[in-house]
Amino acid sequence: MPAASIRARVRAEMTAEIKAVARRHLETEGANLSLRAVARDMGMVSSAVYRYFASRDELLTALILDAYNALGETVEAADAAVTSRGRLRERWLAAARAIRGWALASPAEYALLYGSPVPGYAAPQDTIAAATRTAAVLVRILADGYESGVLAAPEISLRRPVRADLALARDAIAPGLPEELMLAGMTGWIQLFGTVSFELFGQFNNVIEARAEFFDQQMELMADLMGLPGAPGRRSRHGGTVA
Amino acid sequence: MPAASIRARVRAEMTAEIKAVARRHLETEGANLSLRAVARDMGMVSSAVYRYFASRDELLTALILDAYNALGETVEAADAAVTSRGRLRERWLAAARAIRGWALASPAEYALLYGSPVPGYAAPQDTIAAATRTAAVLVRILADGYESGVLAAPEISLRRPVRADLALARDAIAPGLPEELMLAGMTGWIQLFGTVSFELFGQFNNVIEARAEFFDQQMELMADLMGLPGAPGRRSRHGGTVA
DNA sequence: TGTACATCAGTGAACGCGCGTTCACTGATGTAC
DNA sequence: TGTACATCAGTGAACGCGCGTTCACTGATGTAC
Repeated sequence: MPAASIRARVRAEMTAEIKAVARRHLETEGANLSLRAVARDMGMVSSAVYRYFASRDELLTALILDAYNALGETVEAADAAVTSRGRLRERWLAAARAIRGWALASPAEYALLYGSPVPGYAAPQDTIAAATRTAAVLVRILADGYESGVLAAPEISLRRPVRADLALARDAIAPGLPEELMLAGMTGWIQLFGTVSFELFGQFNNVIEARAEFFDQQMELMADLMGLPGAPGRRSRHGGTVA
Repeated sequence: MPAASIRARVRAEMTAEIKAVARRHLETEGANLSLRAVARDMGMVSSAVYRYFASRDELLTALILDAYNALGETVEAADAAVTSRGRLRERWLAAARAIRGWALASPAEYALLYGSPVPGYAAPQDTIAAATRTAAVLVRILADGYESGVLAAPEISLRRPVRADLALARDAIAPGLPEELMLAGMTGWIQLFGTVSFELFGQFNNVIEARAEFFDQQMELMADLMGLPGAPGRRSRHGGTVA
């Protein structure tokens, strides 16, 4: 191995370690991330961190990007693990639980992505692509159902501008999917993250104790709403039929 | 007017002004509220603020309490403004839009209540009661429908621990309401705040532009799900019937 | 293979700033007799 | 009504701390000939 690549590898490792320490700090300090504190924890002087990140914001951006990708990967893996691709409800539940699981395991990173925006910090373009990854998995499930004829567009009367927005979002991920199904997907998407955020941000304190069960219940309800076939013990109430 | 009460009134006015200035600061700084900056803006020395609030956390708590109550009042007023109390769908939509309207008008305060928790800050008991106020309005709408026989409990198979949680939450607000309706209400509640949070926290950037319409669309869908009668132009799909 | 030079990681001191909180104080406002 | 005392709001200085970022530097690692 040439010596040059050793330096490169050490550099990559240091970068990764700085991010790892920063992630640990997020856990206790929220988005008030301190470069000096991170450096202290790594046993370096604060100015040394500037060899790896040009500023505090750049470090934050890297953390956000990593988090989006970590979540995206987790969800993609959870969906892919359902080998019977036609079992849409299972895939939906697997993806939903994977998102909640990741959020519970990495609450600070979740807050970074889905909590209140960090004051004075503007997310650069790069993060937007990474952010789409998770949503794409959910839309793919509906698209698979539609393409195989299992799912039909629900009868919702869409207002024109909403239809236009949905069409644009749809085209990038699953062209051909009816806007009505796209809307149902967004409803599920919002409900999913809404429930996780309420749980993590304290809205369920002293109200909902059986959180995993409550989450599942909500997700089953959304599966019904989206028309995913295979409700446990009763017919789907939106007329989805198994092929 | 006795002189003593002048002092008391001035004190109340000063307290209110400190909070008003602090609210303005939240707008730009997020939850990183600085006592010194507030004092500076008021033209006083920072230590003077301690005559009114014992600590930064106490000021934050006061702001949170005020925000919960402002939101609660807004929603209560919006619901009360629907004079035909039997028009449940209208009441639901009025309440939902009032919440979104308040959130858009006071994004920083909204973030304080429903965003990521402030690091190192623990909400005291007092805030919990105020937090219930808004949810109570939503539950009341369902309870009115149930008591007048317009709404029936949907056929959802509730898992036991979820039923227990719902029953407990229900007893404080609307005893007698079936847990199944309570669940539907929570679904709507989560969807409502989930949609508002996504809008305010940037998740709709470059995705949904027609935000008011999209919100309405989601809320209509939730009205359907809860079984509120009176869908515009089509029959409610959950079998709710107009009395 | 060995040497001369260039690149890079990390140091230590400094700049200029902001923060929450305490404390002894001054002077105005309110209360009791 | 007038005076003596108590309460209270606001001041100014200080304590002890933390922050992001810059800069000239040392010494180790890598590259070219």
